[in-house]
Amino acid sequence: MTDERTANDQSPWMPFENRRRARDEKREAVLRMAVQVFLEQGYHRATLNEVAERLNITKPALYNYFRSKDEILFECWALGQEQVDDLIAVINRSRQSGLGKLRALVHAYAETMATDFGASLVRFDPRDLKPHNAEKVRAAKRGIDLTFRRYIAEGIADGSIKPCDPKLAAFAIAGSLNWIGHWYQRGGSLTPDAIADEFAIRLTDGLARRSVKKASAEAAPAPRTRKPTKGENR
Amino acid sequence: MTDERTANDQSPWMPFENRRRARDEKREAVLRMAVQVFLEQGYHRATLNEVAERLNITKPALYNYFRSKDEILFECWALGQEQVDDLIAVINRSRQSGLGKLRALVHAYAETMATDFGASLVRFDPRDLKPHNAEKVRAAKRGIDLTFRRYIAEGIADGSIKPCDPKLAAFAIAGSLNWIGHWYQRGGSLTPDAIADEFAIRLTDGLARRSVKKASAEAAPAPRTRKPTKGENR
Amino acid sequence: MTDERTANDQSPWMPFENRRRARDEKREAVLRMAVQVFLEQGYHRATLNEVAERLNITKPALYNYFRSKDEILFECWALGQEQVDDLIAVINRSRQSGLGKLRALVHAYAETMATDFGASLVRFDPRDLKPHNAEKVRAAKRGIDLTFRRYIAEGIADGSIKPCDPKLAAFAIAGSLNWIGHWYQRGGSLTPDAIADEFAIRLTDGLARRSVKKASAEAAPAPRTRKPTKGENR
Amino acid sequence: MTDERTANDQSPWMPFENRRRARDEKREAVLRMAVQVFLEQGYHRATLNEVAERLNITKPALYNYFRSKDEILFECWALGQEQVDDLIAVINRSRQSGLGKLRALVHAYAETMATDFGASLVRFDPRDLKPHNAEKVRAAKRGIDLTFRRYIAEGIADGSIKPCDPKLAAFAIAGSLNWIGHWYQRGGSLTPDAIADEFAIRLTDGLARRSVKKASAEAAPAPRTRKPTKGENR
DNA sequence: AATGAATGAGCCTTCATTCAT
DNA sequence: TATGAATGAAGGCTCATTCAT
Repeated sequence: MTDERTANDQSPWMPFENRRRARDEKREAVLRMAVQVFLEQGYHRATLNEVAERLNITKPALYNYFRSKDEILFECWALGQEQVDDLIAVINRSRQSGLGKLRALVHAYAETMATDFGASLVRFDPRDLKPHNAEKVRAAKRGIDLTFRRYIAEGIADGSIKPCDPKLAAFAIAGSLNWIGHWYQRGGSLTPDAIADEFAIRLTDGLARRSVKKASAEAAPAPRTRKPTKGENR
Repeated sequence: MTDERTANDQSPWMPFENRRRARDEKREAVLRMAVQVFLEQGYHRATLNEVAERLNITKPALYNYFRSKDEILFECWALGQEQVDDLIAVINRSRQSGLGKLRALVHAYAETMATDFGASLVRFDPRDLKPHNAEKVRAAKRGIDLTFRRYIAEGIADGSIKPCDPKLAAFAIAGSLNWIGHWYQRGGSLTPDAIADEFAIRLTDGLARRSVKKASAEAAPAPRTRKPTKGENR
Repeated sequence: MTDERTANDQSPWMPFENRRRARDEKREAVLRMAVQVFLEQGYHRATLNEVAERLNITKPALYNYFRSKDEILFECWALGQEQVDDLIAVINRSRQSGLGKLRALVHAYAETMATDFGASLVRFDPRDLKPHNAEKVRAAKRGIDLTFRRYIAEGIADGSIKPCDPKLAAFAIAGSLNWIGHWYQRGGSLTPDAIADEFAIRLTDGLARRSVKKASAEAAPAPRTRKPTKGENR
Repeated sequence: MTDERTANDQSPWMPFENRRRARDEKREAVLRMAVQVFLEQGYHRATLNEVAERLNITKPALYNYFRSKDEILFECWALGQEQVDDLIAVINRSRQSGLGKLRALVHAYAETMATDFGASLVRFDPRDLKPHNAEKVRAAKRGIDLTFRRYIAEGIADGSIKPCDPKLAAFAIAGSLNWIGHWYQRGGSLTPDAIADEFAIRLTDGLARRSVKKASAEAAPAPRTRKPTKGENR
């Protein structure tokens, strides 16, 4: 896999092929390959040469699309951030209790962490960026954190969540989720969806005024509201 | 602050001063300064020159104590790992339920994460080490993970922990804790102890067959067995 | 002299000039300059900076053509070795007595020793090479030695050379020739050709069953037996 | 052998032993070890640390006896040169034909080349010395060369050697001999004496007006049928 | 748009040498 | 005399970035 690479699947510069696709398509292809290489080897060990070669182009060609290595890094991050922004926007528009929103966020965020661009949100180091961009990243991180806190605070207010310190609770939950970006390996025994399901329960159950099981249990019928996570109790 | 540095507090090579302290003391001083610089700037951006200068010595002098930059990195990690090993050993020797051990581990591990050497366990990248050492690191990480899982499994067996998937539960808890190493800043509003207290409850409450409060509540009087965490409800 | 250098004569990177010559031409130009600098200053004292500067380029530019300093050293050697291989191949194809071949080899080898690449065969130290290449060098040296011995043995067999120990005789002759690489200075009073002529006679006359002069003078039978040298006929 | 080293045989700084031997003895011990290391690894690759360690002392201790690495190199050379000077002095005082002297020189020089200090005469690079010493070396080399030429010229004058160009003949002979310093390995199949014997004949036979055998044969009584033993006439 | 070639900047590492003890 | 510790000097190598084509 490392040798064949996935160049054939991803590169718009197919050798001996038409090279007329749109500029943005190529730009994105660079980002997809770059994020992969950066995650695989680490930003500093990864060279633009490696990125370029896997795309069947040469290093200077990258400079047609990006001004610098750190700009590529930033754009990778930005794509991941966009996903999170969208996902938060959707949840914000939904009508749910604080706990519901929190769970939705945990689930969606967990899934995002299992993607390359999602992982780039937590695996890349803002200090590698120009101050200008580093600040954007930090602001966005703060934004996500605040979202977690807000959902928790909402939950406390609407009674769906037990009183607690939203700040630390948010840290705990976000930490768990962010860590997924560090250990998740595509092709492992756990699917992103399974992980997301499990985390959505696990991380919020302690906060819920009524735990999932109890809630459903008390609510009489509904023997099981949640499907058993693959591998549970294994 | 960058200029004054904290050299005066940490360096055994006080300029124009006695230089007779023991070799091991100096070796450790190098590590303390190195881990600080590495955490502050990131391993790749940090230069040995910077480390040396802050110690009032020159770069080659470092080579009296270490063979290479990556060996320094490894030794930093090793010091952190030692802390964790010790801490696990103590807990292993204790007579507690699985849940008790888990909470003890969470608490101690959280505190460790708030130290430089502790943070180095999760902020440094094993890929920067020589394969030889990288393997040691990976093995140790596996060891910690297994410890978390073991305590959970014990807890399930002894009834102190609700049935769950020990693997994912361990990931969730360890993730939360590891993340502390990324966000904790000395001098912030939260003390390591406060964080540890909170996390020890927060991360295990969802797992406990009986939550802290409920347990104490049901246990008749004993309105509260745990001290209010500093800053709780803040 | 050090300042003017001979850059103008040898460098394809003429400053402010066309820079379009072929890559191989440049690669070779690097080798020509490198062998010169290495011989002039010795491999260890010579720096790549010096080589580059004389070529009107910068040090890293050399890495476009070679992977490391020792690879350059090896390639210099290889070019000299090629010359010798060619020269041996020609002699091997010729129809001559063993003595004839030996003389031809001595002559051609002597001339080679008076060239930069030829001298590099004996002035460079294989221990400066990577084991991989060092082994190639050693093997090639053995090959040359064996060629000398073979010609001598052939000569003994065909009667053109007096019985003697081919091994030591080869050492003696090759030593004389190799030493040329150490003392020959371009621009001295002796031309390579004159040296080669003289050595071809001098080094083989003692071996010839009939010396050059005697053979032509006496032009007669005059068989002679001499006692075999210790170790001869081994 | 490399591991045990020969420290125990050569070092006056035997650990846990009396350390009171004379300064000059130590100085010489350093030189004996240094020349060995320098020959074994090459002057530049060899470090003073290595030399010191093999002597069971530390690097700075060497500076009690020598001012610099290159001074050590020079002294090694000087010791070898002394041997050659002595040997030439003896031959100069002897009453022999030019050919006789030449043969004696060849024999003795060949044997010297098989010693460490002798090899240092031809394996070390004067350019590694300070100009001051380098000049001494060059002068001495010229001296040796002139001695060869002188003996040859004497031989031509006294009729023991065929007319020839003394300069080139000297180069040829000295080259052969010098090369011994490059290929001779202690413990090989050839003893220094055997090599010297063979070279004394081989290298001069071509020059002799009458070859060894012829001379003895024609000279009727054959006062000496046996080769002159090593050091004979010395 | 793409490339081959080149550069500038910088860092790790080595080692002879010095210094205080 | 010997040593541990430290330094200064230097060189090889890497790589992001630029330039001319």
